[in-house]
Amino acid sequence: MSFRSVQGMLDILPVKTKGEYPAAIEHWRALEQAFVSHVARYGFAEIRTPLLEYTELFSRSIGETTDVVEKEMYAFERHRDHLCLRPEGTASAARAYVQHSAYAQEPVSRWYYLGPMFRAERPQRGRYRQFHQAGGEIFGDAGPAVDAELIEMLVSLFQSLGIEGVTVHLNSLGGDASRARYREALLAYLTPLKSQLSEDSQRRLEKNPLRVLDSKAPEDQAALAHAPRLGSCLSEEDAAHFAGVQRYLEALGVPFVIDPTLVRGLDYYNRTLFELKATGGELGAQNTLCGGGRYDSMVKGLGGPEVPAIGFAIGLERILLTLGERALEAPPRVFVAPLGEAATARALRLGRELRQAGVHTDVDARGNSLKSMLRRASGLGARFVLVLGESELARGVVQLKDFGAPSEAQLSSGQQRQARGAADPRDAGQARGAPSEGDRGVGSPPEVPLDDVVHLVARAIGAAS
RNA sequence: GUGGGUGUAGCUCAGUGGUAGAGCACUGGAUUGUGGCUCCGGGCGUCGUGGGUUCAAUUCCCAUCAUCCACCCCA
Repeated sequence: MSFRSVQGMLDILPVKTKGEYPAAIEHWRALEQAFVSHVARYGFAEIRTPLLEYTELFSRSIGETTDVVEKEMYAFERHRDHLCLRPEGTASAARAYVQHSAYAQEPVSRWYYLGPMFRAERPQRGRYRQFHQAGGEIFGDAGPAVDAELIEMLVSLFQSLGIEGVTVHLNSLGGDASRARYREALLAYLTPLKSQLSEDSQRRLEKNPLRVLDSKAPEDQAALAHAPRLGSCLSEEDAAHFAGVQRYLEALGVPFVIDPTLVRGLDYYNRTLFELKATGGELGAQNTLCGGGRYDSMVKGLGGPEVPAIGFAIGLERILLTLGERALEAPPRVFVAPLGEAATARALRLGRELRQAGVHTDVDARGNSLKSMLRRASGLGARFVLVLGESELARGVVQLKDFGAPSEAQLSSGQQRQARGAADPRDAGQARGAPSEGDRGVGSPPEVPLDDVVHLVARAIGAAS
């Protein structure tokens, strides 16, 4: 054992890797493409920002006393610069928005991004030190309609991905003034009860009292029984905004639950706050698939004008864990099985021609037995197999075998053999009479001229896909 | 950062104080060159690492590292 990847940072390869998520690279690409094509329909355009930012960007926006900033950032000093690997995407997006004066170029900006984030937490199921988010931000629209539209977009994204049992949790923190007022009220209520709180919550009380609300400790929940409600501290405008979000969601037919304990751990949020949680057990404790909310004062806080904003981030590893081994549609492919050196040389040329015709082609030039090659073709899920041996080569033909559509390949072989035997009465008789003939006598060994095969296969593949 | 579990074949895991096994996968054959099923054969291991106890340690003890789960926090 010489080297391994850094703790909590996983490789993504074409084959299944060790570690919890069952995702090979094709799963990632399928997910990313699904995300991109979905949000593009809602007018989102991609941004790409650096992985390194000045540390202060995050301490200022996320909050000095949050866990993310206090202990989870990969921060270092390079010459005089304090830099860190980005722990999330929203601050970078807002920074870029201000830096490039996007507000002066378009009234509303809808941006999405896709990429790795870094947090030095203890890894566990659904939580990694390098993890991947697909996120989006809308700058310049104060809502509440856009809030509902955004949530609807996420719900329909999950639907289109085939993820069942996702619930939308919704809350409102109110604007900065409302939130400060509530913080005081909660503090006044909880301080006398401090000794009854869990150790963690006693610490939270000093640093970020709102976080006591979503504590899992039973003693905390007991102490909170008669705590003031966040909703009662909302200003008139805040309450109207929150009601608007709910009204639009109802109009869209998007189900949601109001969760007064939903507060989230980043300081920049205000007003609308939401999470999409999985209800299945695949994710263990990390069941938040997507989180987001408004951050109406961040742009100004970063030196820009007063521009309202709302955003979200999806944890891609968690999506992949939830999807599990769900089958992806593989593109139809052709497998070329040559026998002998001369045939292999011809097969390589054939492969080039097929690829030039746009067909996904494997040429098996290992020199293994035909049986081995056919097994491999079957395992790869090839749609067509071209067998090219000495005799075919001499006659200028190639055997074209149709291994059937992918769905047929999923059937158990027994069923297929029965189905095939029933379809072709010669099969049974042939097998008994001349077993040494094998499959060669079955049906017509479909041979096609070498010169036509590329054309034929390309057309068949085109029709199949 | 705190608590617990697990490290044995490529993968999933059994197992024993006398230097190791199964299933899957891979591969060869049963069919001179014809897949999926079946049957027969084959290779594969620093038993995580270091130390200790012992005639002998993969097994017992200690340490260490890795990994997983949970707390915390978040996507």
